[in-house]
Amino acid sequence: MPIFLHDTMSRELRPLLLKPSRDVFGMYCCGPTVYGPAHIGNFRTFILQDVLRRTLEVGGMQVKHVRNITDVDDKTIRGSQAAGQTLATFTASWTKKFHEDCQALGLLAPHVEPSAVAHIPQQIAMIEALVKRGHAYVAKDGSVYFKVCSCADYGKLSHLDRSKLATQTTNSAGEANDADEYDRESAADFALWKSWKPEDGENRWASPWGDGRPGWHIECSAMSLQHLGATFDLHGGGVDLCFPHHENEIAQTECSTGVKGFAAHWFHSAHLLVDGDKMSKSKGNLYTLEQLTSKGFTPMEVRYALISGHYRTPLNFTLHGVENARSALTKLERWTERLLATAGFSQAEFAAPLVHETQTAWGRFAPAWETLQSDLNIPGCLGQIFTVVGEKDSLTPEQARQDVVGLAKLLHALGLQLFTAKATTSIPPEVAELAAQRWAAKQTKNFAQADQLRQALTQAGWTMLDRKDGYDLKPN
RNA sequence: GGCGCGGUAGCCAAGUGGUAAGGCCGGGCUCUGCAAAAGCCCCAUGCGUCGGUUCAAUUCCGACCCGCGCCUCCA
Repeated sequence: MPIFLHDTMSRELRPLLLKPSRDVFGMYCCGPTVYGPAHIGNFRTFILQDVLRRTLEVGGMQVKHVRNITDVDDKTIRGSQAAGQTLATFTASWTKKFHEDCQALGLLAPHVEPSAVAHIPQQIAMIEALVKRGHAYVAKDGSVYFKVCSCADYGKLSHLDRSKLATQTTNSAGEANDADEYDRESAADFALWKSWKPEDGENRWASPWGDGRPGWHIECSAMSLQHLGATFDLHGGGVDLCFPHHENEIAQTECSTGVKGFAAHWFHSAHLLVDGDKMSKSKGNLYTLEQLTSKGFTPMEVRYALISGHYRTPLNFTLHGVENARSALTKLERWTERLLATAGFSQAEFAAPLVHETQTAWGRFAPAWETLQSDLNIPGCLGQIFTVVGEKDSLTPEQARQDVVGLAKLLHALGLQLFTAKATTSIPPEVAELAAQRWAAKQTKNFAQADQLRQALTQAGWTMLDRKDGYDLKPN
């Protein structure tokens, strides 16, 4: 059974299938602009794309996942200047940080991760083609604009009827939409090439229209064309990119290549709210992964929290939600430990790719897999998983093995790793000493002293968890 | 105004034309010197409001109310 996914352009649930002539599923996702740490809202989108890719792969499809790095635009240029670094140095450091966060969150690296700066010639070539075909014009200052009125079906993705649109006086960044100021023929036209300005500093590239830099939208068109071709299977991004970014990508690529059908499927993920509000710097509610891990949460717990809502529904992120995720993951881990024991699998075997890639069994997790394939219903899938967890069972080892394989594949699709080390907080020596003393007191059945020491530990902010053969310490 | 998403238990969140998955929290029990952990059990006559269709609607249709997003460079 193929995966069915809602498509933004047709607004229908459509199956994701390989085209008859192809053996690889090509997906392009708009990546981060590397001018600072990505926030968890960015990561919700990237994680959802990651789950989609993993689900396709678990379903037996070969995927080519391309996700770009935007390393030249107003924000990166300003950021590098403020940091006193070259653009390349500045963006390289934030790209590195992004990769570290991605790895911590269990995101598979895309097969290709092209950078905008590394594709300047391809962008220029595409702009030249657009000018040649009458879809773009050169302004007096050497900037090049896309002529929106030359593209008859412009707006087909976002279903915006341009003729009925009152032109906004400002854009969502609060900047004026003034056609004259930018030397555009129409306010709807957008920049393909931006001529050099003094504030751009050293950041200039030669072009047939003079020095300058590429516009934002053209990079994705050029890079998807380069790495996936004029048409490919799926294009993803946050809902906010639907218009104008993706609309412009379609126009640029289809008008420059003359081939319709840029992306066969559009996958847009809803935004993340924080405590019920839109995230924004001014509200101070922008979480980064680092801020959450410093609060003691593991990246896996954050990942779980971020996939706990359906991708087309805005998700309200709260600290309580991550705590919820932690409890749920712990429950799943404890249950899985028992399942593995029954099946005779080790935790290492459970995590090994062999278990999920080479076996076809789903055991009792078949319904969970069905649910995941139905419009990437992750919360429904998680519910199905826990339904199995809650079932009364007395399994034979063979039945348990089927369940292990099914669960391993599901968790691989979701990108959830169990049995990863918890965030460890170093134990102060004095706390360790108190704990050792209490354990000794308990062994000699000096319970009064043991209780006293427990109290002292509590005051020091630690809880002592007794086992049969020892103890653990956890911060309160 | 246009387009889109959503309103389901204290919180989060699926789903279906036949009378509500799951997680968290909470409560009870078991176990353990204590405490925790863990396990077991319980927890919506109800799915924004009002109509309509139907033997039957939370699920379909209509209207309305409320929240949110986008409408030119924000994932």
